Amino acid sequence: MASTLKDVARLAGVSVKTVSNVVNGYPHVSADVRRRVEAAVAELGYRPNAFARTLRTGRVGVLALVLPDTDLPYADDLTREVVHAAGRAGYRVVVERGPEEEGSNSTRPMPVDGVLVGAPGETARALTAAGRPVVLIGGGSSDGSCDQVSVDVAGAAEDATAHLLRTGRRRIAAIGAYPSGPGGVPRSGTAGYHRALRAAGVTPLPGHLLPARHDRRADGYRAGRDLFAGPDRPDAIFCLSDRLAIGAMRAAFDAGLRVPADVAVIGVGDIEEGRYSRPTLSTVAVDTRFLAREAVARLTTRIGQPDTAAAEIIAPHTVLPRESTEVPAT
Amino acid sequence: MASTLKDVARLAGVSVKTVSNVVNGYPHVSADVRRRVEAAVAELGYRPNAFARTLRTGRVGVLALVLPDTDLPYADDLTREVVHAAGRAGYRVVVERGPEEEGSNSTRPMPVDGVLVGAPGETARALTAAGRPVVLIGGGSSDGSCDQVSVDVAGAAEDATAHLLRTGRRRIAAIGAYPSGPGGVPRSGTAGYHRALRAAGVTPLPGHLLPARHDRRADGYRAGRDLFAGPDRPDAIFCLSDRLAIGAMRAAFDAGLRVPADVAVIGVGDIEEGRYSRPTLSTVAVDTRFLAREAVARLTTRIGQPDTAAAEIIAPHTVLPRESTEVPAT
DNA sequence: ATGAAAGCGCTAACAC
DNA sequence: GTGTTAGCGCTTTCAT
Repeated sequence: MASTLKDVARLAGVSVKTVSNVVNGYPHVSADVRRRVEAAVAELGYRPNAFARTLRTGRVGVLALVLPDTDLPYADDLTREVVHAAGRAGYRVVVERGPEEEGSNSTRPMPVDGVLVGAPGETARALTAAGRPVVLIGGGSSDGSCDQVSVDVAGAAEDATAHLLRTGRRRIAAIGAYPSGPGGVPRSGTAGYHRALRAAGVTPLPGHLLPARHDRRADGYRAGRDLFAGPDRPDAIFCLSDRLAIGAMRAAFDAGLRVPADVAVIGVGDIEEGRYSRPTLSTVAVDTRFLAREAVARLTTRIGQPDTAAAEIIAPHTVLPRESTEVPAT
Repeated sequence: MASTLKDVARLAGVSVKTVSNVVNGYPHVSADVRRRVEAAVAELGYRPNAFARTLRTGRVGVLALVLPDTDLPYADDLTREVVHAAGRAGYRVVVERGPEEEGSNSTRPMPVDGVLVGAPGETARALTAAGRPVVLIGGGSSDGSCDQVSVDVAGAAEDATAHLLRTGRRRIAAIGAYPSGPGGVPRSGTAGYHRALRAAGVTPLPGHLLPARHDRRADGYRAGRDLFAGPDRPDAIFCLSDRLAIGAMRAAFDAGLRVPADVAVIGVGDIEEGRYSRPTLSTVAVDTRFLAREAVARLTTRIGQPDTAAAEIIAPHTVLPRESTEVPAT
């Protein structure tokens, strides 16, 4: 069917090794031979067999990006940037999503050269177990043992909350703020929210800290509805993701409230949707490109040199004020 | 490093072949041997090497899904469903997006068992060229030669336009309607739009058919802005995708218009965003699950039996009226 | 029912 | 510079 190194070698009248050398850009090949080989390659439409190569070298050319189905507001951006950054380094990316989609994934973890762990859990553990180099990306659970490129979630939450305070809000609720995360780890988002309130001398009201199971508009909607139906109606809501915020805004409208006049809303992630929503959504933008590039760089380095010292890098974030947190005209 | 068949064989005191048989569920193995082998497998944590197997069998266990960067309103849904359907059939999916992202993708097309072509173009051609089984999914360019599971784009456009007509609109513009598609093929969406207008005895106004380069909110915004700035302001807009529609709606607001009072808007795709936008977005929902399941079924069949007769299947769609096309209160 | 041995296409030693 | 050769881990005749 497909032609092999041997076919090319025969056609070019050289040995297999020489063809291999040419294909892999090995320098010590005479110009003449190189041309002959390249001609043969072109004529036969030869393409190297990735599997044979991998079998031989043990290198796969693939990185895994493990992402949660939930709780990562900037997941799509991050994926795009990781794929891009990995591509530039000669790697393909397989994205393993969420907690165990039944089927082939769990049955046979795809062989990879390294793993970017954006979410702890079974999938990550399975891939990691094989002894592959790992870089923690985005998430919070810092073992300190391996490379980590993280978002300062607490800082982002603090800045968002501070922004709300600065625009004169005081009854500030939070959505998506687990008391503790999936792994029992306290969600740093909550910490930042509290820190900002404390710094401003504001006491959070009971029932103003609402969990959200997933990063979905519907979850934000539910939480918002409960908030507006409750006794202490907030005048602002900090949402741990833009999608939650979109849901919360709709809950506000359905409750007959105006945004931002009656209640201000801010999210995290800077998804494009928020630039087109009504009102446009204030948010905390995370530098996903930075995240992706650094993480891929660390990982590829570690694949080459497994004994590199572990580093911890923090990606920058920025508050982006838009209509949803504007100070109402007096 | 990782243990191999040979290791297992030695530990179990049998031959390599026997272990292979057990691992692959070959029936003719005595119960006693089977148990011994399974114990050894468990003890060594043996996992078959996918590359060696592929090298030997020529089967990869991977399907490619080629998607355009543009013009596919339901791409995300479709991807999810395809991954799911493929997983149930024992296949992994690599998603190849858009026209040539430079880098590894184009350099070395990933080896796959079959290709789902959602977008014609270089990527698709490269994968197809290798002689792999192909199923056309969603798109319109029917060669008639290979399996095809399509969306009746023309029908969807016609139904959407008819819906607008039914709510009393007459000056109906369309966004995303190329005069001809990327491959020079006439876009059937335009055909459906015209068909509906003609059936209602309405003549489309010049300048009411706007192209959109990509399926992006920004493209919808631009087109909408041009439309509202032009001489013949439409009282309704049919958009070939929900994202375009979202952009068009914002253009309307920025132009000081109300939706649906001044202008009605309908999209295609039923993305979740449209259920939370203000106003909620009317749309044509495509049964992506159906699309995905049928396409994967056809493809896996064809991988097993290359000589199956080509079939053409049409996925159903439904108009979902929401606020953006409501009849204004008189 | 099980074993022995021959490769799948490629790369890496090692010769020349 | 270039050719020879020995496997990488697995499946698959062909024996037994």
